[in-house]
Amino acid sequence: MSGKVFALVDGNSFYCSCERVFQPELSRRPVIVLSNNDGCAVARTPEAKALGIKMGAPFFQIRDLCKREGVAVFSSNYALYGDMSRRMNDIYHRFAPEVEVYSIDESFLDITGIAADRTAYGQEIRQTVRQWTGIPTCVGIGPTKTLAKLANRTAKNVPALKGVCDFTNADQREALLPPIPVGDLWGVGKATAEKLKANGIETVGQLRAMNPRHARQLLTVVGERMVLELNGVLCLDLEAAPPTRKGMAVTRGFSRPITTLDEMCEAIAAYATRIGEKLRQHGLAAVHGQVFMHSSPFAREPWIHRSRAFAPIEATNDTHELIRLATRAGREAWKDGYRYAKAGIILTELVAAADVQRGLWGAAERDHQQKLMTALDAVNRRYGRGSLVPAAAGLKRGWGTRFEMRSGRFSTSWGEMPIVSGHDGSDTQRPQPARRTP
DNA sequence: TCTGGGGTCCTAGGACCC
DNA sequence: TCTGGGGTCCTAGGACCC
Repeated sequence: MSGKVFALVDGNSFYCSCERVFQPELSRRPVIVLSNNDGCAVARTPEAKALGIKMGAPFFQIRDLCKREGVAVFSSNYALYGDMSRRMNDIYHRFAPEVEVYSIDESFLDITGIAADRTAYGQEIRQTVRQWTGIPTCVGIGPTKTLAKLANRTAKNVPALKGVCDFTNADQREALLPPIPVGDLWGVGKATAEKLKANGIETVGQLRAMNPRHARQLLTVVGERMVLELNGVLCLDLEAAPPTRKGMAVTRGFSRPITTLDEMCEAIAAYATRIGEKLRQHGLAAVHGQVFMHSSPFAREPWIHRSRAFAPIEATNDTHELIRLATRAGREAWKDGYRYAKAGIILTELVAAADVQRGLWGAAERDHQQKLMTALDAVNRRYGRGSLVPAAAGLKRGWGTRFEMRSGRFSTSWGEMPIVSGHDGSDTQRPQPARRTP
């Protein structure tokens, strides 16, 4: 065994739970949250799963079912989910010295040597998070991340565990782990599961017993690491400090097809604006990127996918420069006569903005632009993203992403905060759904 | 009519170099 | 008869994750 102890805490049906926190009357109703553009279901409560709503189900296919069964349907509200996630992580830091934020609803805690009774400690974490944020969670504990992940999944699936499963406990581990289907393991997707099945391996117990060298031959180092981690050998350590990122992207489907170059340029400029914000937020600058656009892979119409690379003379995070480069690449990539369903900007090489190699000329101009960007970001932080946008990014945005069922930004916007009156909260008023003022 | 977005890691293969 | 070998870097594509 590794000598370390990790706990993986994750929010149950996280996006749905966030909605329920602010609308408690939803607690007994099935709830789902949709992806961008209200495209498909990406979060479902157990009640919604029981109705047969699958992960990734296109909304237009389940719309009738939702209506019939009284499912509460929401567009994604990232302002809300991101804020709830931050609150949960603040709490985790009270329980562990090192926390790795793995995703918006999952964090690994290093709880090595902290508690003698780990199950009780896990329960304490759950109760605190529940009480302080309203979000229900499950906790999985193990000597490696892979085992903690598996324990977390088991905590979810075995009600008798009451939300905490400890795979550092040999009795619990040997009773519950071996029969788990190998496809449920972290890192085993469809292709790997089929490969393993062809080799006679269908359960986690069988995979754990595999010779690591054999696993490497079959599944590269990734498979070898899985086998070792299942046996308590640490291969993936906690990463408390997020590593510098390698790439960045803003890609989005349109709410209706785009057929004119003007609109395409508007969309690309809007995405360039957003990626500029993201770059500055992370203190990064782009060295190399590309623009792409394609038609719908679902529609029965001619398929087209076009892309063009771009590179600034020196690394940049300036919105106007990014718009100039990206729209130029977009014009080069554009081909008339198609119905484009999606476009995006992908930056493949980033550097720290502070390290950018400066050219000899144009220092005054750069300085001016930098001040302008700082002011732009300040305004948008103060008044909400999109309050101040470059004209090129468009104001009408007929192609803009749909969020027709979005709840309020209850926890991050004064204007949308829920108002409670009375003694028992029974007449809690809800504000109007978020609406962007032009 | 309507099917998400944003990441990571790994490998193979080609180009290039000495 | 007989035409090296090993290293690095880059890119594309596959697989996986939430």
